[in-house]
Amino acid sequence: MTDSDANRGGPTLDKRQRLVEGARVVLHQQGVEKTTIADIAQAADVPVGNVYYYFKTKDELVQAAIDAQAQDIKTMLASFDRHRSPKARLKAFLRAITDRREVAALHGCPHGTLCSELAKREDDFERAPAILMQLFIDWAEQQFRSMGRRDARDLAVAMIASYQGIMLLTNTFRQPELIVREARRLNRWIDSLA
Amino acid sequence: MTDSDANRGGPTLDKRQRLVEGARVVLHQQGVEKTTIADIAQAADVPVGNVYYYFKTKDELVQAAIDAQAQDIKTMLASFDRHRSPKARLKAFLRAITDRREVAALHGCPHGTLCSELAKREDDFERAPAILMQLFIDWAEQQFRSMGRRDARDLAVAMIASYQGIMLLTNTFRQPELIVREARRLNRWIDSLA
Amino acid sequence: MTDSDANRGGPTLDKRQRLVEGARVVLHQQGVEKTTIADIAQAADVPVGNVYYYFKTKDELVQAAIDAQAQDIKTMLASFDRHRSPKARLKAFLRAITDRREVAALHGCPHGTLCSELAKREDDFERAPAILMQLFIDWAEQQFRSMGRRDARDLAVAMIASYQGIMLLTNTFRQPELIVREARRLNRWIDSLA
Amino acid sequence: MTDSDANRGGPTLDKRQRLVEGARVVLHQQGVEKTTIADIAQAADVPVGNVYYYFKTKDELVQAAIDAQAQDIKTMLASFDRHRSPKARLKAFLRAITDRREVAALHGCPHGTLCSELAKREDDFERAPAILMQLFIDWAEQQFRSMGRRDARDLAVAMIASYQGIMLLTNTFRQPELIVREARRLNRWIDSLA
DNA sequence: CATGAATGAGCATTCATTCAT
DNA sequence: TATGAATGAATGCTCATTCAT
Repeated sequence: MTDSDANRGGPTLDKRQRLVEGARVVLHQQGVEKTTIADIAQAADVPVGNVYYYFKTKDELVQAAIDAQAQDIKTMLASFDRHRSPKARLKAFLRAITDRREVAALHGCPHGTLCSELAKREDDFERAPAILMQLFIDWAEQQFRSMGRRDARDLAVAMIASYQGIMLLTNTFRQPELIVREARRLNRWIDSLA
Repeated sequence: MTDSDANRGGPTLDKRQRLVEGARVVLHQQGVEKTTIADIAQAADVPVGNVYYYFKTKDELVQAAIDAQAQDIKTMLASFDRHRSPKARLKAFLRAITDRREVAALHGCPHGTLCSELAKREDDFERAPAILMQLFIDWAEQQFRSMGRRDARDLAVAMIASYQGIMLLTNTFRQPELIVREARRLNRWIDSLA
Repeated sequence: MTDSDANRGGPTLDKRQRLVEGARVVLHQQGVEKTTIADIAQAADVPVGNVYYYFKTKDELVQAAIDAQAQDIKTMLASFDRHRSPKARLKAFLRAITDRREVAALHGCPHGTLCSELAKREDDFERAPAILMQLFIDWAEQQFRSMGRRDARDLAVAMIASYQGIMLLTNTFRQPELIVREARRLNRWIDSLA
Repeated sequence: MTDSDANRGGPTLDKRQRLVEGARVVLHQQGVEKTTIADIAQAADVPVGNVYYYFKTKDELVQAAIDAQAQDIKTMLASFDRHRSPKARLKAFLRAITDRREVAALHGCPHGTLCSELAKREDDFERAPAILMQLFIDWAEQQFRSMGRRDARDLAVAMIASYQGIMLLTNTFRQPELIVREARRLNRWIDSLA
C-alpha cells in the first residue's frame, strides 16, 4: 500500500519523495538509531551528499517520514468510510491489520516501534510520532461514539492499546498468527458492544 | 568475592551488580542503541575500561541486564501467589502496573521497549528479550486456566497485549492516567469472566 | 577523478595513491601490527576519518600496499629484460638489490618482512604477501631455464632464499656491507653455472 | 628439544621457567606485537597479575625468551661436536633444520621471525635478537675455518642466509618440502668445498 | 609471594554533516 | 541542483601495567 500510494500519479518519483519512501521502509526495518543517512540514500537511490539538499538534518528526514506515515494512516482510515456502520468500520480496521501480519512479525508496527524508539529521546523529537497514535485513537473514538458509547474514549484507547500490544507480541515472538487470533477476539468484542 | 561477601545484605553492591543495575536503568531510559558503555560505566560509577573485565562485550552486558529483569519479573509474579484466587492475582498484577505508571510515562515499559528495539536487530540477539514476555504470558495463562477457562492462552495473550499496548500509549502521550483508566477497565473485564 | 586528472604526470598524487604510498613506506618501517591508521594517514597527509572513504578496513589498505608492491616488483623485473642473456639479467637483479642495501639495513626487505609478519596471522590474510615472493621465484626460474638448467626451480628457490636471507641478516646486524659481499659471491656463482 | 631441555631436572617447572617457555612458544606462533601478556600467562598457566612479579615489563619477558633461545641454540650447536669433521657438523646442522620443517612451515624460524619483527622497533630492543643470529654465524664460520677456508666468514654468512631465506620461503608458501630440497642442495655444496 | 581487579591511554571504525565544484 | 569527497567527534573494545589485599 505504501508504495502504491507513493507512486500515485506516475511510476517516477522525484528525489524528495524517493527519500521519504526509502526512509519509511528503512526506518521501519532497522529503527531510527541504527539507520544511517547512507542507508536511506541507498534505498532511495540518491547520492548521499544530495540528501542534505532536501533535508537539513537526519531528524528532518525522519520527520518527513513520520508525516508521510500520517498521510497513509489518514488515507487508510478514510477508506473505511465506505462501510456504513461503525462496527463494520472497526472490523475493517481489524482486517487491514490482520492483512499486514507478516510484515508486523518481521519488523513490528511501523508506528508503534517509532513511538517506542523516539520516546527515548530527550529533544523535542520525542513527541513527534505521538501524532500517529492520536490519529488512530481519534478515529476509533469516533466510531465508538457513533455507536452511542459514553465511554468512547476509553474504548478507543483500549482498542488501540490491544492493537499496539498484539503487534509488539507478534514482533517479539515472530508469530503472525497471534494477530489472527486477537483480531478474532476483538471482532467478537465489537459484536458484544451495545 | 571479597566484595560480595562484604556487601552481603548491605546497600552497597559489588561492581558487577552495579554494572547490571546501571545497565538496566540506563538502557530503559535511553534505549540500547543510544546507550554507550561509557553511559553505563558512569551510571555504575565504574571506570570505562573496567567494564570489560566483567563483560566481554556490550551485548553480554545487555544480556545480563535482560536476565536480571527476568529475575525481577519472576519475583514479582511469584509475589502475587499470596492471593488465593486467580482473579485476585490478576488484579494484583494490574495494581503493580498501575503503581509504576509515572516511570512508564517517562520511559515506557522496561520490557516492551527492549523487545521493540532488539527485534530490529539481525543477529541472534533479536530474540533475547522474548523470554521476558513469555514469563508474563505463561503466568497469565496459568491464572486463566485456574479459572477454568479453555481459552486461557488467548486470554493471556490478550491481557498482556493490552498491558503492553497501554504502556506504549502512556509513554507516547506522556499520560500516566491512561494506565489508571485501562487498569480499571481490565479489572472489570476480569470480574466479568466466568 | 578531478584530482587524478589534474595530477596526471605530475609530482602530486591523489589521495588514494598517497595513502597507498604512505602505507607502503610506513608498513615497511614499522611493520603491520605496530602501524596505526593514524600513522598512515599522517604519512599521506590525509585526515584519519577520510581513510575509510577509500579503504573499508585497515586490511584493505594493507592489501592495496601489497598490490602496489607487486606492481613495483613486476616493473623492476621487467626492466631487466633489456639485458640479452639470463646471466646478465640475474646480475642486474643482484645490482638492484645491492643498490638498496642502506634501506634494507634500516628496515629489512619490504617484501620479506611483510611475509614474515603476516604469516603469523590466522585469517586469510596470512597468505596475501606470498604473491610477492612468487613473482621473484617465477622470474628467477625463467632465467635459469633460459640457461638450459633442468634444476631451474631449485636454483631459483635457492637464489631467492639467499636474497631474502641476506636481507634479514643485513637488517638484523644493521650492516649494509653484508649485501655487497653476498652479491659478489652470488655473482661468481652465476658465472660458474653451465 | 625445547621442552625436554627445559624440563631437565624434574617434571615440574617453576613459574618463571614456565613463563619463559610459554613466551617462547607463543611469541613464535603469534609474533611479539600480537602476543599479549595474558596470552603468555595463559600458556604458562600463571595468573596474569603474577607475571609482573617475575618480569617488570613485557620487554623483559621477551628478552628472557630470547636468552632462553640463545641457550637452546648453544646446546644444539654444541651437540654437533660429536661429529669429527666440520663437514659432518655442518651436515648435522642441515639435518636438524630439516627435522623442524613442519613447524617452520607453520610459524617460520623462531629466531628469524623474531629478528625480523624486533628490527622494526626503535628502542634498544631492536638489536636484542641479533645475538641469536650471531651464534649461528660464529659457529658456521668456525666450521669453515676448520676446513681451512680463508673466506670462512663469507661462507658462514652465505650459509646462514640460505638457511634463514629458505625458512622464510617455507613459511610464506607453507611448503615444508622446500627445506628438504634446499638442504639437499646445501649438502652437495658442502661436499663440493675444498 | 600471589592474585583478582583496576585503570587509562590507544586503536579501528562509523557517521552525521559540510564543502568544493 | 548535484555530488563525490572531506572531516572530526564519537564508540566499542584491547592491553600493558598497577594496586590492594
